[in-house]
Amino acid sequence: MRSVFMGTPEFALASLEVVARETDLKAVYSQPDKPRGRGNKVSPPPVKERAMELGIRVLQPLKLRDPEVIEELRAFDPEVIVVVAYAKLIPKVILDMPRLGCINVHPSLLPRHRGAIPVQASIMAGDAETGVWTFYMDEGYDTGDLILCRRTAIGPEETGEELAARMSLLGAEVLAETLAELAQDNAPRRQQESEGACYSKVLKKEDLWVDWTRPAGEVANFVRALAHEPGATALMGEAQMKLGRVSTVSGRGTPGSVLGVEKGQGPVVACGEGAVLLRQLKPPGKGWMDAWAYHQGKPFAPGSAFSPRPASP
RNA sequence: CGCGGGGUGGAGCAGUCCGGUAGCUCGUCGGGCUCAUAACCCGGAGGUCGCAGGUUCAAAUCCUGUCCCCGCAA
Repeated sequence: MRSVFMGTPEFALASLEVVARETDLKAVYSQPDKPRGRGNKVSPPPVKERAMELGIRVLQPLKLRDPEVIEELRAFDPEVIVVVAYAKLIPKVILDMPRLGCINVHPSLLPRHRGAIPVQASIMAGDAETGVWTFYMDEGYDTGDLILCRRTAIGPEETGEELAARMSLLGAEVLAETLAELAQDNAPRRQQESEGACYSKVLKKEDLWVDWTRPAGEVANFVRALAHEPGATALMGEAQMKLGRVSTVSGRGTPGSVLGVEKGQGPVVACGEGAVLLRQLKPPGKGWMDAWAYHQGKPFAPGSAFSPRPASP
């Protein structure tokens, strides 16, 4: 089965390997190298790096719509195109190209959490269960006909990063099954309902601020969904810090205020309802550290508090 | 050459501007108090202050170079 893979971030690596192993992978499409990180160094996306290690041809067109790009793709004559977190819209002309269709791996229980950040959205919503679907891409946003699904429970304190890592592997498994079924022309196809659908949008920087006036449970879900990347942000005086691991605890006070410091753990911060225990944080210019360790060097002063909202950074 | 922060006993920090016996909190080890304790008291171990040069009677501190880590912006 001739195939083409499209993907960009780390999340897509496990799937890339499945496609490379199970099919006749002709080419890999990934986003162009971009200057990023410290010093503005240009670095390739993870999928490109892995594809090159596997000895597969990599293309990084700026726009899939360009006629030359489309002709180039057509020349590979793919029977299936697998798309995992490619981060670009696939034009209809490409969707119609492969005989078996364009297959996407989506880490949520569709139609729930369609959109850009399904993994984080699931945790933020407080879902106890999530899963991965493969589906036939259509012109809508994650609205295509469903193929196969695998479910998994979300741990009570599992972070977005941890869940994403698991979902990446689970997705690769479902993809392997899906490809096997497709090869035998045996894959299920079920229309995706739109009832119960919800979408998640890419988070902007201002969306990362912790809202201490929310109930403790919501605050905790928000923080762990975003841990450790990109990280929920909270402002303590001048210091803008990222929050890592948190637990909900009992307590009451002005939202954002530090009620006390648990020995060996970290500060207890009041929320709109209840409180959360901060166990891990990232001060400006530093890496992740235990909140208790931070407290040794820069003690949480009695009466100190996190700003209720993005004051004026 | 995008902007900025930082590398000081096991952990987190102060000290650097204005050179002069290395300090704080925690941990750790030993002892004491206690029915008991992660609490309290007493005592101890542990650091060539990232690395290499330079200035100086004297460098964590000033100068030069170098390696590594991190935040922002993209």
